[in-house]
Amino acid sequence: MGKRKTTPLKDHAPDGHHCTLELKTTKLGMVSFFRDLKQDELDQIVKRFSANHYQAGDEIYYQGEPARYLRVVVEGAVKLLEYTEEGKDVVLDILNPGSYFGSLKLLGSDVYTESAVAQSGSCILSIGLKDFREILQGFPSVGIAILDTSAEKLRSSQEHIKQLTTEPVETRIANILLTLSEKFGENKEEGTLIQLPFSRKDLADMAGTTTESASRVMSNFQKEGIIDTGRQWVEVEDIEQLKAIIQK
Amino acid sequence: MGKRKTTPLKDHAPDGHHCTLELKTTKLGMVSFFRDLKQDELDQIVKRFSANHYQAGDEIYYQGEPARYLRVVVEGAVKLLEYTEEGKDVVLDILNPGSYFGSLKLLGSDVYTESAVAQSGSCILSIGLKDFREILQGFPSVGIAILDTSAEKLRSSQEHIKQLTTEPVETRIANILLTLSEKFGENKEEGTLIQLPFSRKDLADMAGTTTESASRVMSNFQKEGIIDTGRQWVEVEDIEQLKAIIQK
DNA sequence: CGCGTAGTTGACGAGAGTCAACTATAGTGG
DNA sequence: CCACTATAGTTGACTCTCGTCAACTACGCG
Repeated sequence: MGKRKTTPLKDHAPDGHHCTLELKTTKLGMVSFFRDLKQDELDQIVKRFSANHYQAGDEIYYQGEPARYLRVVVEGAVKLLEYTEEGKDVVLDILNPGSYFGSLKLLGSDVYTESAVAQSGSCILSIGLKDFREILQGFPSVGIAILDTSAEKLRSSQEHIKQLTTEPVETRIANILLTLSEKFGENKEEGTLIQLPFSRKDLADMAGTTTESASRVMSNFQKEGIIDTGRQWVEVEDIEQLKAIIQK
Repeated sequence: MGKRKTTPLKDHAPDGHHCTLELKTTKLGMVSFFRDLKQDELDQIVKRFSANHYQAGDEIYYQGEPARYLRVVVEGAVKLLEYTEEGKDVVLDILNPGSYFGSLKLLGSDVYTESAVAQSGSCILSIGLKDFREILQGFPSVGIAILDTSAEKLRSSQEHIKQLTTEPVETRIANILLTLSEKFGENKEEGTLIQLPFSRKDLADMAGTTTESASRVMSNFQKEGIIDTGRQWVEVEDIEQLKAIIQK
């Protein structure tokens, strides 16, 4: 156990032909607010989206830019974060395929209040807000579904607030590991590999702490056999123990 | 300066006849997502809401209850909070007239994830989710407007996260005082009185700190002439200095 | 194989939480 | 109207978690 230190992560091939039309359609159908549509309606909608590829680390948009698109993750992972004046980054979320991001401000104009960065090689669909508005008018059920989804986002954001004010660093990190392993986990013999390149700094920015503190917590987790970890990767080996830390 | 220690707050009369039909209509029209409607459309919608009065401290709903209503503050103030297992309360927001709260989960069933308490004597309108759904179908513009509003809520929730992870207690409290004085401020000769009964504990639960720390910060602010304060009330006397603390 | 960056570890200190004693205010009931 | 009490708020002393600074190690890429 824990002898291997080399990265077990797959390279998400970011080549241009990976994000096919079929993949686009399948994934859009997975987005919660398109779930109820019929196949031909979905096809109609897919056509209005355009696909883009990003390599790990690419900026998809930057806070302060005029917000003109709504986007959907088809493949890969997208990190939403705010850069503060003092150079402290705050990671708000890491999105998995099927999640939407960008702007929902259909009225008036707006700027992005956070930045979006591809965390791994990613395929992203985007749609202009005007077009999206037309979809909303054509398919009212989409509007109701999206309200639902955005209520869910608010919920998880509030959960985040609660954790920051009530839980110590160790618990917050345990929570993040659990969430990430659910979102990006890949079952291996020895445990659940989080199929996502992410550093101690990413983890720290998610937990609202420093790389050093994150590192200390991770070292302890490894000593206790809860995880195995190396450069930019983590494998959860004992989920029950993680949950126990969260509960206590 | 600061000789007076008795409460300067008005009693929000919570008598049953205070929240008139006119008031209801006016205030509903102020809710951002009904703003674009014509008068007769608004009248039609107002009829579907029912009004309730609450005294300061009354629970409007409790986390875990089945969520069946969408509500709007017509008068007074509503505190949204989560009670944690360890007895630490987390205040998510304090709403002023014109704000909505409750559930937007139109699909499937849901339970409230936070609790709502009247912070002062309040008049609240509620509508069943089924009825609201019908309104959405009848007036598509409402759906688009509400998407906008909920995006705004998400935004302010993310700002909250950012503050918790990057700002010290003093700055967070300064921010809260500034926000509250904008939402509930009443101009007086000596400054802006926050027309809202709220304790050190409320403030602490908003800032994610303890009553003792909140008290210390408030004492310093008073010494520096930034505020005047007493039991359950605060008056901001030097907004510029508050802003300076937030910036630095 | 070696350089650059990610990650680790230790020593130290500061901000904020805890515990406890105390003071001041508002609302009460005589 | 005043005294009494319950509760809000204050303040001090102490502690502890976590952030800071710094030196070091190790992995991965060219």
